[in-house]
Amino acid sequence: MTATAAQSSPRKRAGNGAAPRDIADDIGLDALVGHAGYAVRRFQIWIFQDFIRTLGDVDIRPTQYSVLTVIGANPGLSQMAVAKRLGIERARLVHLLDSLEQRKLVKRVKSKADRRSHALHLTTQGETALAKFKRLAAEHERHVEEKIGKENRAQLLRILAGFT
Amino acid sequence: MTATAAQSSPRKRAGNGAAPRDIADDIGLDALVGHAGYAVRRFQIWIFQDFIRTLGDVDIRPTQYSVLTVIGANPGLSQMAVAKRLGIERARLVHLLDSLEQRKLVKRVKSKADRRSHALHLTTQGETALAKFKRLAAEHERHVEEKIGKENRAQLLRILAGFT
DNA sequence: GAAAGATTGTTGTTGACGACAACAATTGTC
DNA sequence: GACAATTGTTGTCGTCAACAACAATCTTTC
Repeated sequence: MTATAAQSSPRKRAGNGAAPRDIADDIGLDALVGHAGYAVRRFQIWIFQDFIRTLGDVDIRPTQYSVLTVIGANPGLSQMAVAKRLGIERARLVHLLDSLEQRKLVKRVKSKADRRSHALHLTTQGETALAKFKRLAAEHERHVEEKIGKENRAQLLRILAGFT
Repeated sequence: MTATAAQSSPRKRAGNGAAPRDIADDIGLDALVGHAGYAVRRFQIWIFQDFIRTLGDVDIRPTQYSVLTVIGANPGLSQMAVAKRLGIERARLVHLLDSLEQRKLVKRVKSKADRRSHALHLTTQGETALAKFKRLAAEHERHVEEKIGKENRAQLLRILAGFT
């Protein structure tokens, strides 16, 4: 849905039942413009779609990528720690890890120190795979740069740095 | 969440074997930082939660608000036009409108020009309600300003203007 | 003017995702 | 040792995007 991003032509329309034909592609959002949440939502949908498409060959979704990245950077973390850090529920992480473990990318090692928890590690296969994922993710980031501009992307990261 | 500050307690943690320990609350995201998608996702979650909370009394969610706003600004639109403009599936819009129509905020008028489509209008009750929603939404926007700063919010809107 | 094709609203299914609740096993605390 | 808290797990519920299929209705084409 690459919106044509046409500039708003001042089209004021009184919508009665008479043939709203021409405006189908040029609806004024009016009040919606100026809402940060709406812009962010649309942008986030675009970004995720591009990420999913760019990492489509390896079948890795954004959440899976974030889990792999955190585990790769901090081997031995418990599920609780990973969930808390990424802001996802531990109940949800269970399924994510089930999938990743089934694909032999991650292994759950029973922790000796705390026999309730699992220490999470990448498999050797998982490490080489993650390296490839990171290359594809970098390609995705280049798409973002092409979309909004290099400086704007940097600005964005700076503004939202507090949320990571 | 909102662990902006280092609330680190000098707690000891059971790391096993390999490297890291005592990192439960201070996990390095490393590669995740620098990914626009991750920051945007976290920010979008925060924004929606604040929106839902701020408009909690009137029980209006972001998507519902966007639908009402578009219909209010462009009365007589068809469901297809609204769906396309907001980037939501027409199948999904059906349920959204069912809910809004049940609450007497929106009415589907059978279009005479095209008997397949419905012309969407706000009810008088819907218009007064939307006015209140807009006031609350403005309050929500102020929360965003407090969170990221007034200039940063303006920057954000400017950067993401192409997605609205 | 009738057949073929496209569009609109609708219903349904699937899967990812967040929020909660309950549970067994284990740990920590008193 | 009794009791509370934590960890992983299972389950349910609701939101949301992506499809597929369908009837009714337009549009196109011969």
